[in-house]
Amino acid sequence: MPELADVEIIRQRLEKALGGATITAAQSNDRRILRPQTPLSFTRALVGRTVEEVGRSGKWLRLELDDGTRLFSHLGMTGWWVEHERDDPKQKAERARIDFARDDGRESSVRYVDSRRFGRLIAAKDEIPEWIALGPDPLVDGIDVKKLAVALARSRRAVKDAVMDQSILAGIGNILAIEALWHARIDPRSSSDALSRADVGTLARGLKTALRRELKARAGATRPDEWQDVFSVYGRAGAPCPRDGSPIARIVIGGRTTTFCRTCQIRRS
DNA sequence: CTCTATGTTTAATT
DNA sequence: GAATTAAACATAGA
Repeated sequence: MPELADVEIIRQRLEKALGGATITAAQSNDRRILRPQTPLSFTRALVGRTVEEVGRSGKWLRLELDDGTRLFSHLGMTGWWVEHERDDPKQKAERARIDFARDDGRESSVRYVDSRRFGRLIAAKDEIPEWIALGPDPLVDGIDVKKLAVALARSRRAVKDAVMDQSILAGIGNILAIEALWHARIDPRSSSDALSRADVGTLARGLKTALRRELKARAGATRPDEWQDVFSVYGRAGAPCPRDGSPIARIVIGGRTTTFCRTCQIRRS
């Protein structure tokens, strides 16, 4: 589920659930998700701490604790944080749990569920390299068209590949990139450095439009799969383009499935 | 059985 | 070196 909008929704929920709460227990036995930590160091870093802030940059979540410890969470492909009662049984594909108490004494917990286990959970005192390497976040920092143009001009990769580069813009995933390029009427295979300044402006607007739609669609979702009819071209290979009716094409760019309209999305070069 | 999947990292190749 | 491309990771669902 993790596109930028999903991670932001989860951030908001975690903030509400955990902000100001004290961690009473923290457990995970999944060394793949915890790497390079051990289950014991994970527990020791968190128990007794109070959550001061839940932040996000791109697809990374960052919980800031009262002793300066930070818990970084990446959801990978199938990760999801779910609120539960403290005594609720272990969920299917539950990989970690954090139990907490509030001032009023009420206790509950959040569970990290991740079937494919591509996600990460890292408790550290310092920022991690993955977080530091992130470019500006479209929601936190906005999109600076000038800076984006400079970054895109530096590469001859396909523009879709470039906008998904987390150091250029943090949080743009396959779906957002596909949808934004459709909105902008730009062929995803276009060379990144072939876009005009106007193209970059249009692309930035396309990203905002796609992001806005995604946020709206996800706001009410409670499960990882509540999202279908909100996309214009993603997952719609062979279906008519909503703009001109041509069949949506399906190709592979950078190893990722890409759908686009061959007639209204124009190739720059 | 085969194919696909919202993401990222690493190995191999050009 | 840089830049691309393919493979790998692990699991579920169609």
